[in-house]
Amino acid sequence: MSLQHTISENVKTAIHELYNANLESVELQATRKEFEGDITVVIFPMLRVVKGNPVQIGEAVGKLLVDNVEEIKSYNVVKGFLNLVISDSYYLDFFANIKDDQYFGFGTSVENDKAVMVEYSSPNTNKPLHLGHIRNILLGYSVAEIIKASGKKVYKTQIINDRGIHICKSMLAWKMFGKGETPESTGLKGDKLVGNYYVKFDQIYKSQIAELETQGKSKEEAKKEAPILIEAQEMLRKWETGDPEVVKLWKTMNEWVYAGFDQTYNTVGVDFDSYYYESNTYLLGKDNIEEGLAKGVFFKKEDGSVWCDLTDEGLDEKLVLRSDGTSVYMTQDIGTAIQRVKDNPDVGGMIYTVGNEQDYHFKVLFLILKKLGYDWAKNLHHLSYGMVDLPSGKMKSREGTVVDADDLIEEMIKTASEISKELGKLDGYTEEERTTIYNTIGLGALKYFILKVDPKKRILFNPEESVDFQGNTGPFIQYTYARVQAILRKADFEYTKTINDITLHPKEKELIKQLELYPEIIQNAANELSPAIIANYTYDLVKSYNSFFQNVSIFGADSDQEKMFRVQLSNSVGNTIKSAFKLLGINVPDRM
RNA sequence: GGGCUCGUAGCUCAGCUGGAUAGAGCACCUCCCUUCUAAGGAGGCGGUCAUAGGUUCGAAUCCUAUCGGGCUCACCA
Repeated sequence: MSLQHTISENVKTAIHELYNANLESVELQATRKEFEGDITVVIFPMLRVVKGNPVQIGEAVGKLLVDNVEEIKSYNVVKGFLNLVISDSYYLDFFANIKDDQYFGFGTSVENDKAVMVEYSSPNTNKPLHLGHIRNILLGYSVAEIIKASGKKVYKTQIINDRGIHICKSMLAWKMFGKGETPESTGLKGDKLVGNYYVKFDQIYKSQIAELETQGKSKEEAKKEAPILIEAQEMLRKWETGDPEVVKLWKTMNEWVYAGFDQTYNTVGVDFDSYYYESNTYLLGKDNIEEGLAKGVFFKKEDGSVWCDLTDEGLDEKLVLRSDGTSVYMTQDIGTAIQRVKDNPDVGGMIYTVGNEQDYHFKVLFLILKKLGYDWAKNLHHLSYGMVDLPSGKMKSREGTVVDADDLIEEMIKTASEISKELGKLDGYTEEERTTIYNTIGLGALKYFILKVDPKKRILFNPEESVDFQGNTGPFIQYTYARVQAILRKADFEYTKTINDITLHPKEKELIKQLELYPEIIQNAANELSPAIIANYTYDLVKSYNSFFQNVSIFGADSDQEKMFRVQLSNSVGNTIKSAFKLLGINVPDRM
């Protein structure tokens, strides 16, 4: 039983004994630094059931708690706040029990808990990944790791948008101007090569529009009549009828793109358990619409189109099948969700990592799936995140203001190496070792920069500031970890002995309290689907650690006891940093 | 226009289901490298928590309205 729970129960009992009143719950909080104590019981809410002076109530309850709860050493009352002082031995016991990797096994680990499927990335196969995908990928991967740590089985998956007119555009441009170029022949990553032809298409398209306009067509007409667009549409038709030549080209070019994506995923350090291709899923869902019609969840209009009436839920009617019987986006998504649970019957919920421009879509999707009666439908979450803006404004692919994912990563790693060289660290390491460390630092900086922000907020991404390595940044935390490792390397004695009977310094108590809180932090982050919680917690922990180490000496600077104590503390903090960063998908270096 | 969402220090962000004097980093100013690695530490400056009401012992937090930014309301995906 946790200490908090023990205290709550004892407060309830005390109130019952003293005033013959029953409390529903007890409000506890960490005591503010400026007051004496560790845990604070807030008396004010009790005034609803107990009439009296809060200070007197606090005094009376405090007295009983000290008598009945072993861990509570003393108390004081300030206004309506009952501050409890927890005995040092409680913290020392906790501290002594921390073992290596203690937190990796953590989790509520409810045996019969169903698995969770996390979808992220969702790329298009006509252009390379960009900064927006980076946020998506980092969030999705991290949330998957956090949920895993909180005790559930997780499947990571992605849906790949590999069909449609935009894919045909790059295919057509390649066919017209590609002269048989391949990733091998050009040395380009496959996704880059294909992306270049997508840009090429747009250039030609624009020039054709301009030309048509000089011939007196309106802008609207020109956009529709441009020969290259008509040809792309024709190509899409051929693809849909399974024209062998088009399908072959489509397959070839998609393979190039996948190879390119894999390389990027690999660099970032994320992976997937399964892949869904829209070319396979776009026809899914029609059967489910039939079922829904039979159940009365959907209704048919005179023109034959099928709708779902959501007006009772405060939303509009939503089209789920066109009048010509073909699918819409919603149809596919309904079908794909159902298919996924068929493929993995142990899945009891899903998380979709998709930008907030689709908030409404997912609200509707989840509602429809619920109406269709699937029991897993109540565990669907849209991990919605805000856009990534640049100081110059929005990213627009057509205006060339997109930040390419690979370029960005390369830039971060380059900056990491420059700063490292400037600081003169890593002299005496091999080129290979250095490269690894620069990678770790550069990626750590990028990942932390993005993950520390609440997912639902927009991020202003300033490339210059993102490479800051001071303060609340990935490298700062990695640096602390590296220093911890240095301490452990130099520790020339066993530190298995536990230390008792000392008076803890407030800063150190603070540290142990933070360590104690860690499992709760993971649970919180899992509930909120927010890596930012983990990131900010880790930063706070590191700050406390640094402050303690540079300012506090408990036993006297040179004593063995002091050394032992510091080694022990460093080890715990180091392990916590490592496991927290694992949840963020960030590596930690042993030295940097 | 309807719906959703965000607005906290000059800048970038924390602030848990309402709680004590609103916190960090960057930037600017002062100090501290013989204890692990100064990518660090100690301190200073900096706020009408967008605005106005309301709920109550108590509001950055909850409710309402207003202002401002974003997204969304397709037989597109």
